[in-house]
Amino acid sequence: MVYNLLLEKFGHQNWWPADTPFEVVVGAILTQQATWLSVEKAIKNLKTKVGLTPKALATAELHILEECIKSTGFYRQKAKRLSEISNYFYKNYGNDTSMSSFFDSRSLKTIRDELLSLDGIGPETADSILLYAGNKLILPIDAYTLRLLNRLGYNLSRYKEAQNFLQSKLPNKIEVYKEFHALVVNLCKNNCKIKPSCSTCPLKNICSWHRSK
DNA sequence: TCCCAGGCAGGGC
DNA sequence: GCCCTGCATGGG
Repeated sequence: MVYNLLLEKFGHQNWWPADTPFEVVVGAILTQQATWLSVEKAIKNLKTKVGLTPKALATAELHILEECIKSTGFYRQKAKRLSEISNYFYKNYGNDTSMSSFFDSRSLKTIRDELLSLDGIGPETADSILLYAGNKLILPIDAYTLRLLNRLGYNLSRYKEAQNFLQSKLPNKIEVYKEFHALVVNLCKNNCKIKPSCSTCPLKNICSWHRSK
């Protein structure tokens, strides 16, 4: 199926390079409407000028955070959210970048609802954090994934609907979920931009873009 | 120059 | 529930 075609073509993506789960949380906020390149710069700035721990970000002045993350866009909004979210984790779960007391020994729904209650974390960001920081079996759905499903002929426009569908199709393994989400992003970024019919696209035999040409 | 990136929240309807 | 808008910068 699609997963195998993509994996065969692009190989393992080795996704979400981060030293700690807390770094994944920070990256997840910063990458909203931003390229990963700009996020890397911002993370580097935060590491050298502030420190990538809940306490450091929670106690840093806003204008310092803003300066560090400017490259990712929406920097005032994101700086405020980073500060508040860091403060939340610091106060409730301590200055622990592994975030084990947050992720461990609680139900998936409990953790997800808690993430969603924070300002700046919606469904996609929450699920990315759960999968890539918490190693939970849940698949984030982004605009690319919805677009791809559409082109494959599935009319699934709602988040939950698409998520249930794909989770029922994919092997229920955390590594597969991580890889699949990364592969879809890779595909849409590098291939599906080239519109008419790209001969190198691994989905050329099943994707409607290619069929209609 | 123009467009959009690995979205989210808040409003109107 | 769905659709629109503000949020803002940088790279192709």
